[in-house]
Amino acid sequence: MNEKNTTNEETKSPSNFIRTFIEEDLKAGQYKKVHTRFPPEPNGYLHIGHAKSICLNFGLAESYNAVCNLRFDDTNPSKEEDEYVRSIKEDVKWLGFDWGETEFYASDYFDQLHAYAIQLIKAGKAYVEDLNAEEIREYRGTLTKPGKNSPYRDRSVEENLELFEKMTRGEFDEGSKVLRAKIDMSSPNLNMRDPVMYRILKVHHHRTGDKWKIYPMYDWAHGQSDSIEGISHSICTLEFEDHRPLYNWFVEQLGIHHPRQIEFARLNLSYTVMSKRKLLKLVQDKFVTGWDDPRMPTIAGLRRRGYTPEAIRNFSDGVGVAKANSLVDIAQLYASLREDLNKRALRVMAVLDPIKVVIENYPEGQTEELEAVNNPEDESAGKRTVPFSREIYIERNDFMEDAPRKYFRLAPGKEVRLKHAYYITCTDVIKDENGKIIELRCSYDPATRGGWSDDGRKVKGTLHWVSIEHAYNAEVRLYDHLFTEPEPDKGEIEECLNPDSLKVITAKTEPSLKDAQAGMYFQFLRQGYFFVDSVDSKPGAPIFNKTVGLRDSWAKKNG
RNA sequence: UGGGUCAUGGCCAAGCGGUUAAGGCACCGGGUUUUGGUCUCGGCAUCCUAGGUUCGAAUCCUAGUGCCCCAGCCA
Repeated sequence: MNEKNTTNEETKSPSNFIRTFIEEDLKAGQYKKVHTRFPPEPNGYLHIGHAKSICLNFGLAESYNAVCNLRFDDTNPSKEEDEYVRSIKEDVKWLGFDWGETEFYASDYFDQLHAYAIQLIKAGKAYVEDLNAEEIREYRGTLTKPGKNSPYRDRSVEENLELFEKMTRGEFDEGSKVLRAKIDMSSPNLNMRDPVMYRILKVHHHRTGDKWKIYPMYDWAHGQSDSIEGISHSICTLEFEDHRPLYNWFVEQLGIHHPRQIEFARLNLSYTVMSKRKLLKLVQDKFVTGWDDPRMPTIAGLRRRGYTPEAIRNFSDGVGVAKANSLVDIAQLYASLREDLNKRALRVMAVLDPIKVVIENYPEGQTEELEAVNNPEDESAGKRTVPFSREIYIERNDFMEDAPRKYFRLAPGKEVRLKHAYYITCTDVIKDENGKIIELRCSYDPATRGGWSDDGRKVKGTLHWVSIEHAYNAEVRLYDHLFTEPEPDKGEIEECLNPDSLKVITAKTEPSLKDAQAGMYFQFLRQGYFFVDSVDSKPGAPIFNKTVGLRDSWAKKNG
C-alpha cells in the first residue's frame, strides 16, 4: 500500500481534510507558516471532546513545526471563573501539550477590539442599537422570512461614536443598547442580519476587573483574536459553519490578517454526554461527586479514573477528523486504554468477591513467599513475592458445582493452577443451611510449586488468589456507564442515569497493595485495570478505582 | 416553502476518474499462553437512491431521499 495515501509522511498522522486544506494553502502560498490555537471558554471543565480538539490543534502544530496558542475565550464574565482556567491549563498540560509562552486571553485584546469597533463605526459599518433584546429578535425575522432594518440603523457616524463612547463609559443600563454590525437584514444567513458586537454588562471580569462595562460577543472577539495572534488556521466545530461568512466579513472590513476558519464534527461518545451544560447539571445536582468524578467524561474525571494521556491521545488520533456527525462507540476508547495500560500496569492479585478455600494437606501455620512477575509485558518491572498459606480466597465465580464441559476453572474433583503457586483439586464443598457455598476444601500437589508440573499434566485453568491471613482489605470502586442509554442526549438525561454506575466493595488483595501509592496503575489479574484514587486514598489505605475491565471472551460467550 | 453541511461495512474513517475499496474498533474462527488477558494468523463492504457522462465512477453531472446545524444582548 502506498503510504502516502493515508499518511502525512513527516508525522505519520492520519490523513484528514484539514491537513489537506493546510497542505493546499501552504503550497498556494496563502500562508507562509501554520499557526493554530485551542480556544476554550473558561466556564467549565474540559472533556474528552475538547481533548480531541486539543490533540488536533497541537498535533497540527507539531506536524508543521508550528505553534499552537492556548487562548481563553473570556468574553462573557458572567459565566467564567478562574477555577476553570486553572483546571484547563492543568488538563492540557497533563495531556502532554506545551503552549510555551503563548498563553493568551481574548480579554487581552479588549482595547484593540474597542479600537476596531470605532474603526467600523467610522466606516459606517456599525451602529448603536436602542431596540431591546425582544425587539431585536422581532426585527431579525425568521429562518424563512427576512428581517427588517432597525429604526436606529442609519444614525450618523458622529452620533454612533458618541453613543458608543457613552456605552463604554457605563452611562447606559444593561440591555438598553448594543453595538451592531451593519450588514444585511435580509441575508438568508441569520448571522449576517446585523449581528450584535457589544453588549452592556456591568460585571466584574476575572482579568480586567471593573474596567469594562461593555463586553464583545463571540463573533466579534473570536476572529479578531485569531487575526491578532497571526493564526493561519482557525479550527472549530460544525455549528460555527454558518458563522464563517461573518468571521470573514469582519477581518475583511478591518483589513487585517485573515485566518482560515475550518470546521469539523465534534466528538460524540456512546453512553455519555458531552455538553458542558449537562455536565454542569450532573455536578450541581450531585449525580456525581464533582467535575473529577471518575465517571465523568471530563479530562479530570478520566485522569482520576486511571486513564493515561497516551491512551486519550491515541484514541483521538484513532477516531479521525471529519465533517460527518458521528457517534463513536465507547468501546473504542476502552480499546485505546487497554492497549496502553497493558504495557504499563503492574500485575497483582485481588479477590473482589471472595470465597474461602482450605487446602487440607497444606501444613497448618506454614507460609511461603512465592515469586511473581510484575508485568509479563515488561521484564524491567521486576518481580515480587506473594505469601501463600493453607487458607486462601478465590473468586466466587471461579468455582462452579455443576460446571459445563468448557468451564475450566474450579469444580468438584477438578484440578486448576493457582497463579504463581500450586495445582489444587477441589475435594469438598461446604454449604450453610440455605445451601449457599461458604467454603471449599481442596488438596494441593507439593510437586507443582510455582505452578509447574514436570509430568506433562495439563491444567487448563489458572486462578488468582489471596492468602487470608495476609490479605489487605481494600476499598474498591467499580464503575459503569453513567447512563443506561447509548445516546442519553436523545431524551432527558435524568431519565437514563445508571443507578449502578458506582459500586463500592471491599476486596481482598495481596499485602503489597497496602502500600500502593496514588497514581499507580495496576492490573488485578484476570479482572481489569485499577488506579489508586488520588483524592480519597490515605497513606497505608489506598482506594482503588476500576479503570476498565479486561477483555473477557468467556463472560461474553456465557453472558 | 430560507440558508449552511453531511451521506463509504455494526461503530469510526481513508479514498480526490483506472486500487483485489486503507486502517482502527466490534464481531466470528484458528494458533500461542502459568491472566478465558496479551500476542499472532485468518474471515468480515462495491460506496444513500435513480438517472447520466466516460473505454473506465465511491470519486464528475443531474434529480431525489435522509441526518445534522442556524431565529442568545451564550460560546
